[in-house]
Amino acid sequence: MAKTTQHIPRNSVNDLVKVLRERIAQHEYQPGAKLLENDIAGEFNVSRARVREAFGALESRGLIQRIPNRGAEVVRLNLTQMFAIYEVREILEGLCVRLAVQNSKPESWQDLVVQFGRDMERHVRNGEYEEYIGKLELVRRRTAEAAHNPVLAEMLDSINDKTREIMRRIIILPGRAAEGLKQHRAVLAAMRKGDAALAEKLKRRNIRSSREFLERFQSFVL
Amino acid sequence: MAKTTQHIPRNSVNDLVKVLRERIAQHEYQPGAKLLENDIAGEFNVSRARVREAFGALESRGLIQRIPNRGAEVVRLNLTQMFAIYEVREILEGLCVRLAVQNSKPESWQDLVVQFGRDMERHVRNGEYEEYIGKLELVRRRTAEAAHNPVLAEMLDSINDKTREIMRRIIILPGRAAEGLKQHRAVLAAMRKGDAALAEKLKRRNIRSSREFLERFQSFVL
DNA sequence: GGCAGCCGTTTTGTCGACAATCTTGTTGAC
DNA sequence: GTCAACAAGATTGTCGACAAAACGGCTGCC
Repeated sequence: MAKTTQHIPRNSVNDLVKVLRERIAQHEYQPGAKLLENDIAGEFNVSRARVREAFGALESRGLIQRIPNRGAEVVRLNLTQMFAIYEVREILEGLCVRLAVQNSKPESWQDLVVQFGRDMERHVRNGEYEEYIGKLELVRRRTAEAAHNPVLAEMLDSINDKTREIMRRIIILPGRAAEGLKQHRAVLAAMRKGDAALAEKLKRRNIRSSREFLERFQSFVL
Repeated sequence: MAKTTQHIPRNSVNDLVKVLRERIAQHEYQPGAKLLENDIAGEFNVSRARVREAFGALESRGLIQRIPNRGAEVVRLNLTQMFAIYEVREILEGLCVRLAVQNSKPESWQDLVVQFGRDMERHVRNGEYEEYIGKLELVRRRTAEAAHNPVLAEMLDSINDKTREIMRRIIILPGRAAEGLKQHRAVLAAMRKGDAALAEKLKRRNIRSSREFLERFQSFVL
């Protein structure tokens, strides 16, 4: 009877949340920036009530911080907090890869293996990072889908919102893209073989490696 | 200058969220129950605007589901979704225990080892589950604190909100409390020895075991 | 009896207004 | 010149009102 159409709420507040999330994630609103209810309400031609409701969601997602009577500002992450995220990220991404392998046929990763072939090497060598970042995003999506675990996907999304821009800056670090590409190829190879445990191990190693670059070049990234 | 007093926002909306969270977590509002803005606003003597803002937070926490023009209801989890949570829970709790051990002295767990001694065995044998559940909650808090990772703590809290009541029902299942106690003692013993890797392994085994009970007795629990 | 359509009621969506609080700029005393 | 007190403006907190949509019961038709 109750048709379980999992309608994504087409609430206008949800749209608002989506846009603001995106802006915060890509540092269009910089960390520490103050978010004025009036400005946002004006820009989107909505009342402050809707903006405030959106802020409620943003706050509980950990993207903004609100202080009573003093407004909302984009959360600013220091190195310690970033490391805390990486600790969690490592195991979550590992789990995600493992589940993805367990839940799908090895052949299904073939196209990704190909896309991370010689062409990608050339792109990275030439510093054409947008291509690389785009493919990484694709792998991320495909893996999360295949893992077939909405709770995990949601958590990874949340982490992604907070680290996306930082990741971009890490990728540009000297030597990082080349090393990262090697690691991603290794992970994909394991996935292609259907070796879930190995893929998980390699993925975790990949995240740890990324973390080390962050640690080493923190002053350039944060 | 900017004293970084991390004031927990004393916003009344946040209080509202806390109360509603708690009610949902302990099934005072049953899964699937409809949440009327007017009723809640009336009960707390606040306007609907504040209730709506709280709903925004609750929704992005995954505790309620809102459908445009049709209101909000408490999320109802089926077995599949519960398993998805358990997959994540297993690795997160494992990580939490590992970090807790790594970040603190082995002696610091002594009091918990004691509290899970003979007395607790007797309690469980006599079906005095409240004592047991209370101690489990204590271990949970202490471990999360010691892990020293706010991101992880937040995720575990979120999971806890969604599974607390189910956990209670699992504990009451025939044989579960006794088996669970044995497992918790093993985990604590490893923590007391300072063996982080072992503690993590045992904790994960513990969660898997709990999951199996859920699977076996799903009709009684869900 | 069953069902489609209508209508009043309930509930949600949205908004603007007002009060409380904070911020900023100015004045004036020392 | 420095600092405190004050005042004006800006920003957030809260509320009630109105519009739009969904719900529920009733009527009347077949």
